[in-house]
Amino acid sequence: MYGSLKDVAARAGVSFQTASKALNGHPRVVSDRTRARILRAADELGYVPNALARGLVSQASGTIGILVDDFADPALSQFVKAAERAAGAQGHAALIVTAQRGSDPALAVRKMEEQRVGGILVIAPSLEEDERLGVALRRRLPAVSVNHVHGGGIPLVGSDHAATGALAAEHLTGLGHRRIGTVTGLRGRRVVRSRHRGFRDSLRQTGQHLPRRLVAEADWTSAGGHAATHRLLEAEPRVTAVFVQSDGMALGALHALRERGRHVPDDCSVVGCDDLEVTPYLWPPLTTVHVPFEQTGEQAADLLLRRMRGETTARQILLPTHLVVRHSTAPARERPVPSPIRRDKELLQP
Amino acid sequence: MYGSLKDVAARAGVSFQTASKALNGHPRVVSDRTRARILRAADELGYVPNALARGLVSQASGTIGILVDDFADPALSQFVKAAERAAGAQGHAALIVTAQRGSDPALAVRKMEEQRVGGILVIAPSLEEDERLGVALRRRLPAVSVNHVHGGGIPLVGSDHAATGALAAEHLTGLGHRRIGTVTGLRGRRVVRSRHRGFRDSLRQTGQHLPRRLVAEADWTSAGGHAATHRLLEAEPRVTAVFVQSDGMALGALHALRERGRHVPDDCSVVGCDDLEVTPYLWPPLTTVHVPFEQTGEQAADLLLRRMRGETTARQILLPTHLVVRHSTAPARERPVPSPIRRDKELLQP
DNA sequence: CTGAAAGCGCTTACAG
DNA sequence: CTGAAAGCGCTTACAG
Repeated sequence: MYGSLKDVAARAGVSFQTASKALNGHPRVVSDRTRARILRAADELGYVPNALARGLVSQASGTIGILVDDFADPALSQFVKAAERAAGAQGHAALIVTAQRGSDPALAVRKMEEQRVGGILVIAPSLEEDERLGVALRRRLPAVSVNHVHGGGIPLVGSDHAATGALAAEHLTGLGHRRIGTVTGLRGRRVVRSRHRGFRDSLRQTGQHLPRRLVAEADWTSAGGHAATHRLLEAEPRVTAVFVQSDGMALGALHALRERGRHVPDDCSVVGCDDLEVTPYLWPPLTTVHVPFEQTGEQAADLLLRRMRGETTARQILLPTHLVVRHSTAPARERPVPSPIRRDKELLQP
Repeated sequence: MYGSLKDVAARAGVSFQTASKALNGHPRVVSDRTRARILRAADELGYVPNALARGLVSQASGTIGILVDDFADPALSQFVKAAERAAGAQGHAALIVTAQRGSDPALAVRKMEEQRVGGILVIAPSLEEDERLGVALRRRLPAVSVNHVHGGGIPLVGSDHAATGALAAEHLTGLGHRRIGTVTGLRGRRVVRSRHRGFRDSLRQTGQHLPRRLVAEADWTSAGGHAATHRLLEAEPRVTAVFVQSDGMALGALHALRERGRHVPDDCSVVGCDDLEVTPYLWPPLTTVHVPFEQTGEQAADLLLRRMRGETTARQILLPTHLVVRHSTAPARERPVPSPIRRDKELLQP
């Protein structure tokens, strides 16, 4: 179907080994005339070298593996996109395997090993605590992760989550807020705990304690953020500000606040996290902490490639985040009497 | 690093060919005792078969290629996710290559061919009119696409875009709207033209003509939808409803309507397209046409795998879409006097 | 049931 | 500068 080096060589009237050298551009090793003939033959034949055969002898497949848990997630898909591009720029194709929910992630690693990827990039926050994955990842190949990996030992490229949480807290306390709630992701996740720790510790520095009833857990979806915000306001209607750990959840939070008749930012400020493309177009435009997803994905791929070349590298790279102030935050106004809950229907149907 | 069949065979005291047979589970071909010994040896050695070597002899790499233009796009990432899963379920890994903006997509195809993927799945609407891609795709490998491919000849799995547009139009005219605008994607795209055609033709059936000033083009982003909606309302302030071709752009449209002091749905109805996870949590919850992205990705992968097996298959599969009515649409109320534009600041700053 | 041969398409020393 | 040998790790007939 593709023809082989032998076909090219035959057409050019040389041995297939010479054809190999000419095609691989070894500089002074084939005469210009012969090389030209070989190149032409390859072209006429539509020759496509076989990376499997090349990989077999050179012991390098020219691919990296990317292990993802869910790349329909807007943040993760940005990681993957940037990583694939960075790898491609260095001549590596990306073999992407998703770890199926409920199945052993070591199987995904194994699949990549069979394909002889040169290294593995992990983009799978939901598998942070999975011991099988940690063990499989430490076994043979160079690996780099954008999230924690069970048991450690895998270089990490990420952003400073604690600083991120602190940024949100400082902004809100700076605006005079003293009763601040938060909607977190699943507490099992490191990102979640780190962002929360930064947030909580920063509040503490201004003398604020964060009681349990001001913390609501959600699952990173808009639906989850919506439900959690309702729970939060149920438990403490007097909150004047909410820090939501992702913009997707924040979208649900804004929705819940509206359902409760709370005007943002007048009656309640909201700070998100991530800064997606849509974030400036939420209503009101959301103040959020910008997370450099693309840069992270790119640097993670670069780090992996360097490790594959045997270079010694940093064991951790933390990229800075920064606050983007838009219109969902405003100075605190004490508002002791919470409005009653208005139902969807009443609000929406004319 | 991985050990080879020879290592396993040596440890089990058999020839490597016998080890191969045992490991590949050929049923009656190796005695149970020998097989058990071989399996144990492989296990103890941590043997991982080399898919490159296997692929070289069996002429099948066990991978499919997925050519994507942008999988940070929420719709496309759902396609990819579902396709990867479907392929994985049938024992195929996914080699994902993104066509870099501005570079020849035939290079991406070539890269996949070098890796000897068994077939190519195309998820790249921005390359619909790229002749180089069409030519490259028709050259050798089985291919399936979720969007049009230049020059035709590639089986398509998609949804009925014209019906999608019609669904939106019928809903809006059924509510009594007679001055309906639309925000489309880039007019070069087939999806865009098909959705538009269905929309326009359906309007026509109720005697409505769609003048040029009621059509605004955008680039599929929230930012684009936002700007296009402003242009639309500038050109014709009396519109009572807008059909937006994607939920991402609709988010921007809702924003623009708010900036103009238009209440949705009382002063203007909005219908979106796609039905993403966040869509029910927009404000107001967006009426939209549900597009079966995951199902499309899955069926596309299945179709490709069947073609790779040499089966004759349908040349086109169009999955149905359906309207999901939420709260952004309401019966038309004539409102001849448009409100003045209010600026961000006035609306948002207390 | 087991083994030895041939060959998949390459690259990399090694001769000439 | 060009060619012939060896070998990467497998699978698939073919013998025994």
